[in-house]
Amino acid sequence: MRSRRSDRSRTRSGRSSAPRGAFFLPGTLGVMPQFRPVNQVREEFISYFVERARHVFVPSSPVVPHDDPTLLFANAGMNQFKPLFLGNVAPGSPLAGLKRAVNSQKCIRAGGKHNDLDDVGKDGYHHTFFEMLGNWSFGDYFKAESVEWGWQLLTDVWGIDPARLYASYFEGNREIGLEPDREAYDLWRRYLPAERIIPGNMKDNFWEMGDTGPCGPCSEIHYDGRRDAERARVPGSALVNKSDPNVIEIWNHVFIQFNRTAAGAEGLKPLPAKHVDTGMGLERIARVIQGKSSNYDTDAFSPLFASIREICKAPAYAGSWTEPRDTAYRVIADHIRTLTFAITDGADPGNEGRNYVLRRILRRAVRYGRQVLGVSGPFLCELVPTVVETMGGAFPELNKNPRRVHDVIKDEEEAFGRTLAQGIVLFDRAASSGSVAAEDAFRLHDTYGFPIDLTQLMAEERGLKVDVEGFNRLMEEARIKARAGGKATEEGAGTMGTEALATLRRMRIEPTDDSEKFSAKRMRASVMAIWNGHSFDEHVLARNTRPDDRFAVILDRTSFYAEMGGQQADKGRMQVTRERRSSASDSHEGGEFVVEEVRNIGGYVLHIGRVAKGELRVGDDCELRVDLPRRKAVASNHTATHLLNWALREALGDHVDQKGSLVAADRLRFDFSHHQAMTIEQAHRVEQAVRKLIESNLPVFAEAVPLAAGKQIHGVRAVFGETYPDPVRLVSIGVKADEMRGDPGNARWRGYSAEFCGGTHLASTGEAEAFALIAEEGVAKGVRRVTAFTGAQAVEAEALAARLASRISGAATLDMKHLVPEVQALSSEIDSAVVPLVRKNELRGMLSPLIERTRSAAKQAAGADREKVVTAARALAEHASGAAIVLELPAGADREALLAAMDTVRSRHVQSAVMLIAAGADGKATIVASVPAALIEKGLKAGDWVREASAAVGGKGGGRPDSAQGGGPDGAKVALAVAAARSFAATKAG
RNA sequence: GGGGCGGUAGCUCAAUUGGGAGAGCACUAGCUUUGCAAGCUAGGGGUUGCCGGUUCGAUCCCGGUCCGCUCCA
Repeated sequence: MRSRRSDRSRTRSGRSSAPRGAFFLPGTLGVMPQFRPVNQVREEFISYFVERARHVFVPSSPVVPHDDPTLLFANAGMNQFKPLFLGNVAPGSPLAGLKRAVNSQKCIRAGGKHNDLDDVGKDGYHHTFFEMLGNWSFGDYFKAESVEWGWQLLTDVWGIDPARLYASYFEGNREIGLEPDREAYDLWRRYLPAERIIPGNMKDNFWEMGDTGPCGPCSEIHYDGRRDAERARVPGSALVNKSDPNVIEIWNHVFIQFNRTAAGAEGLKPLPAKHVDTGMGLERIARVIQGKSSNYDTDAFSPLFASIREICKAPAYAGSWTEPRDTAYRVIADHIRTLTFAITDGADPGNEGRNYVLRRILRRAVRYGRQVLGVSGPFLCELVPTVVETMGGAFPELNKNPRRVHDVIKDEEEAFGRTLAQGIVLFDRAASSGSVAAEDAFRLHDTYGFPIDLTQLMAEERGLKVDVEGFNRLMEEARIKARAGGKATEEGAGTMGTEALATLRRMRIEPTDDSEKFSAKRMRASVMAIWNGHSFDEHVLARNTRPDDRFAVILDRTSFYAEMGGQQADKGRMQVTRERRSSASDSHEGGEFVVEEVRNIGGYVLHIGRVAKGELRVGDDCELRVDLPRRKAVASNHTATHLLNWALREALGDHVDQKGSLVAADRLRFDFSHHQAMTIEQAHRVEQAVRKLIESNLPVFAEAVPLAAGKQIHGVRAVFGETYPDPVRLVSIGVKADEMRGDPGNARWRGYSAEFCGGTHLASTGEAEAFALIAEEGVAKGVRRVTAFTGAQAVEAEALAARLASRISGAATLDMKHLVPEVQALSSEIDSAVVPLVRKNELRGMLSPLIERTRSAAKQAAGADREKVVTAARALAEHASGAAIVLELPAGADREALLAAMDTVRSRHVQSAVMLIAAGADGKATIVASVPAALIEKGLKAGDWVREASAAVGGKGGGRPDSAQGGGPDGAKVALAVAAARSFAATKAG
């Protein structure tokens, strides 16, 4: 073992870019001869496999898996290599041809199947964010090498005491016909005595990705970190996999040697290409190497603890498991790492999916800071620089825009502060009764996002109890209700699972040659397979299918463009030109297939659609005809999307990044990061900029360039988190890729649109003809969406705006009687009109003085009418007398006028009950009544009175005893209402 | 994807069997006043998010839709 020393020091000194830990914590257990900072451990792991065993270093994939919707966050090292295990790597992919790989993968385990969120802080080893060191073999080396290298790295390079190591192997399982993994056992016997090699069951030592797919036995290395005295007393083998905090698994080696196609023994087939997938938690191995009893005692966390102490002005971290303050330290340190990495990789705290998980993590950290450490304002955001400083060496992406990460976190902390304030109001109300009811606690949780323990803590402070049992019951009910609304999974000809892909490969069908997809030319191709959504057919006949039956046709080659990167697929037709017959008597009707959708799955291009005429057989030759006008429209919108992307950054700033894109034949939609709504001036500038580029009729170039060289070009646009093939296709407008590559750093290139893009484009911008920005809206916090048109649609949108504008000009000359309906009509037409955003704003500007004119005229007229009615009422009131006064006012008076008149009459006859009745302008009768307290006591209630009178005009009414209103559709009968009211009043108030 | 809550004056929010849309702050004018969140009086400011329905009558009830918050998947 000593003899390896020279190797070890060479390895270390050979790569010294990673920062060395400045924080030396004295060891507590099994002290190692030298201190290895966590950055060095990572570094040594990678260089060991690169230098000793010719592994390729593949940088960690983003912790936010943009291209895998089944995954909330990257949660294991093998995530990005999944296509290699499943065997569906696209030919141009950067993974193609990879045999051995090594890296340290950024992982988040929160919110998904693996959810460690609630455990973080309570012990020394749970994290929401951690790094997974891993080495992989893809059909290359297998168990022997994996075990040997693992052992050497741990004992020789890192000097871990071999006497403290244990290994486990798979014990086998009769029921599903699996033998014990003797091979692994024998390999371990070369290093370990038999008593330290432990058999394990399906749960611990057999790994499966899912119900079907690649799987195999695994072998774990465990470390016994107990003190010598304890080790002497109880052998470590008794504690492996028994949750002892000091006897822990450190490295799992998975040997993928089977493929499961169905449950049981028959469903298990040996794989032709066997793989190795290993994983070792960096924080955990650092703890072992540094001789600590908790991951939080390593230098992965100590710099964060120092910053927390400073920023929160709290007493220092003391490593206790009972002191709440130390739990808070651990939670905050863990969560800020998660947040910094997740936001850096393109996720934002929000209200759904993975974004919502981030919001919860952030709030949990804020809560510990506020409640336990006593911080009042935003503080989490201030910890971002520490994460960047300590980890930016290993993960350069952290240095890209730490300011943005800080701002996003700060925003969210402040927003939580506001929700908290609203919830506290509700809590105070709920608590005033002396205890907190289950309903209130649930409402705080459900509506204001108050975690139950926060409610409990607040209640405790006032000596109140919370009905937690009832709360849990309500939570369960809500959960059941939410689950009830599940959705069916997509199935059919449009999708193809792993098994179907495997079948295609077994049938020796090559991935489709799509090299003509950009030309869209008419060409011939042979039918290789027909997929009906469940199985493969040899042939399909139009008359045997229903109109909504869809099939996916796989050809040897194609000129159809499959849906990709937001660009919709081609449509078109394929016509059978040479029929395949099995014999001379076999008849083939010929046929035509309508292509409605095209998808690329694992390199196979699926032409999805229906058989329009005749039949289609495997082996037929077809002529492919792409719908060219449609393709032209899509290309026009795609090229315009690039111009728009460029113009947005010009007009709004460098923070503009593509967040999503839809390129269809009839419109384009573009989502981008931007924190406020665009102003109308900005929208105008963007629209003008794009139009100018179209007028300039610039040539559009598309060339393949090496990925690394392409990235060097100043101002080149790439979608965040997307993985690009190498070489990558560079679409540039107005300048050739070659020219930019000659001088990549030149700031001049910023003046041109250049994007990595695999889509179809125009030959020159002028073919887009026109451009119109139609709409702008928010889709999520910090993300805006614009919709735009090109070509004839853009022209038509402008024309519609012009027609509306001239109608507004015309309306200005109308008299009030005609103006009112015209303004009303224009107003709603403009709202729903599909016209350029800028024009819509102008139209509203033009219309608003007219709206103002009609409104003030109406107000004035109403005022004058009311005045007239009040005057008439005053005159009638002069001559009225008695306990109950019922007056009929001039026709045309509305409710407002009658109420104003009521004030006048009542001021004259304070002691009397008053009812006013009038026929309105719309032909309906309106009635209001007011009764003083003295008469209510005598039995004259305003509500009853009005009801009686309203009945006479065919209506109803009601209100309070002192004041009521009513009316009816029959305005011609107001005289009857007056009579009815008088006689009713007479019986009550005589 | 499903559930809960909310959207009222520039801002913060009221308004119960469905019956005349309000307060505080801010704004404008006048008066008063040697200052620190000045005081008094008067005034302006509203399509109660939007569309539809029920009703004599809707901020309120019902349906739809948009936006915000929130919980669950």
